[in-house]
Amino acid sequence: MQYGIKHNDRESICEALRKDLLTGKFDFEQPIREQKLAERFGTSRGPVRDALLRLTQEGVLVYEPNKGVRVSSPLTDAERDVVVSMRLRLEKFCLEAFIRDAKKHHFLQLTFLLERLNSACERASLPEVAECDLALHRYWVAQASPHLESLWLGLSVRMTMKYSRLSNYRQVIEEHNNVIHAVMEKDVEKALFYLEENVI
Amino acid sequence: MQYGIKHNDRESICEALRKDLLTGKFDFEQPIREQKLAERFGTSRGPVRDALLRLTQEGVLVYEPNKGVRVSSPLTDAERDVVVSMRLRLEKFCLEAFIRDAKKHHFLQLTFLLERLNSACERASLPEVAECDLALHRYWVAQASPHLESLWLGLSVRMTMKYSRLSNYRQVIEEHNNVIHAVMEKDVEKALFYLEENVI
DNA sequence: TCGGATTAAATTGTTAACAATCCTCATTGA
DNA sequence: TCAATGAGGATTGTTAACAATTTAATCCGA
Repeated sequence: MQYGIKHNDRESICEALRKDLLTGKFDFEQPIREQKLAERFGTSRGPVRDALLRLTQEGVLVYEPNKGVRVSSPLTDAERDVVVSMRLRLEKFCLEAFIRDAKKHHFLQLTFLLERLNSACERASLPEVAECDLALHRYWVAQASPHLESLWLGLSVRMTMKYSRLSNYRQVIEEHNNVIHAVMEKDVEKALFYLEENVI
Repeated sequence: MQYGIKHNDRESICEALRKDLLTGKFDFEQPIREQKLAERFGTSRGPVRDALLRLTQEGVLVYEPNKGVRVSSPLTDAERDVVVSMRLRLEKFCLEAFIRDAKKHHFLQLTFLLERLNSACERASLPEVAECDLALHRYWVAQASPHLESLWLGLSVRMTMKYSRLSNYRQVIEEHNNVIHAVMEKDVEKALFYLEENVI
């Protein structure tokens, strides 16, 4: 099951917008207009509305009845701390389960995703790095607990949004290498340790 | 700002469906048909689709492209533990902030919501008890951190869905009374203690 | 000049029709 | 008998037009 497949319009619009929001292409509080996006994506307003509604539920956008959506203001430091610790709680649970149950092809997919992250870092493309980073984490979450995937996504997007350390590419690669090598060795203890270092 | 106001169709449909799902009016895995709901609520499929999309993002429903949504299967015990601890982390943060900043009219609203929960328990109406219970918790979350409200909602709905201890009405009242009295006395320590007892 | 009412434009909310996809089930042919 | 096929119905996906609401601009009178 390949990653990044776009099932339909609302899915692809949602992912494109999320990437834009994650990499700061919109200002905080900036209102989002449906018609404009519809033209940009070459669809009608319907799928755009779907995507906006979903991003609203993820907390990236804020909705006001009859006024549409705007980019939500950044989290306070205290709020961010809470979100980070929640994400860690969730992702540790998933990574542990992933290590326990993973088969060979799962590890293969992991190395593929790591390689993709690597090359994104080399190209120094911030949007791609952000996307590959999330895709990597998302993989073990989705494998371990599809139930909780959308919950994880909301947490991750919100905490990534504020300030992304992602600009330090060398460190990004280093941290993920550590985690994944530990995973390969099925060393739960070490994997969780490096994950914590990476996520905070 | 009164609670329970319905801004528009998709809002009210969403809340009505959430209540149904919370109180087990649909079976797990049961597919949900848009047309049927549209007729039930007297609207077209558009607002229904919006509501379903939102409940999907909350994790209550599962979406498959071109196949619509179905009721998601229940969480495993391990998953539920994770969700519970995440909700506790979030809600403790909010309750602490609420106690710190609350003004007189906030306390007033709190007693009102508690009274509503009380009378719902006396009437022994499970759907209403569930709703009032969530509304109460939701109030301090929304006051303390509007940012994290939708996140909290997703957690709470998912964990309430599996098995609701709500049928023990006497205990429900007792627990909430404890929490709210502690809040009134601005006793953070005690409030968090009773909250933990209540949420688990 | 200022504040308030009025109108016009922009934007969101809803609807019904149409297109695309999936599912069921009868038919066919070996 | 059984699997492959295909027609038809059911369901979701998309679109464009229309309704309702908000926002902006204009006008008017004091």
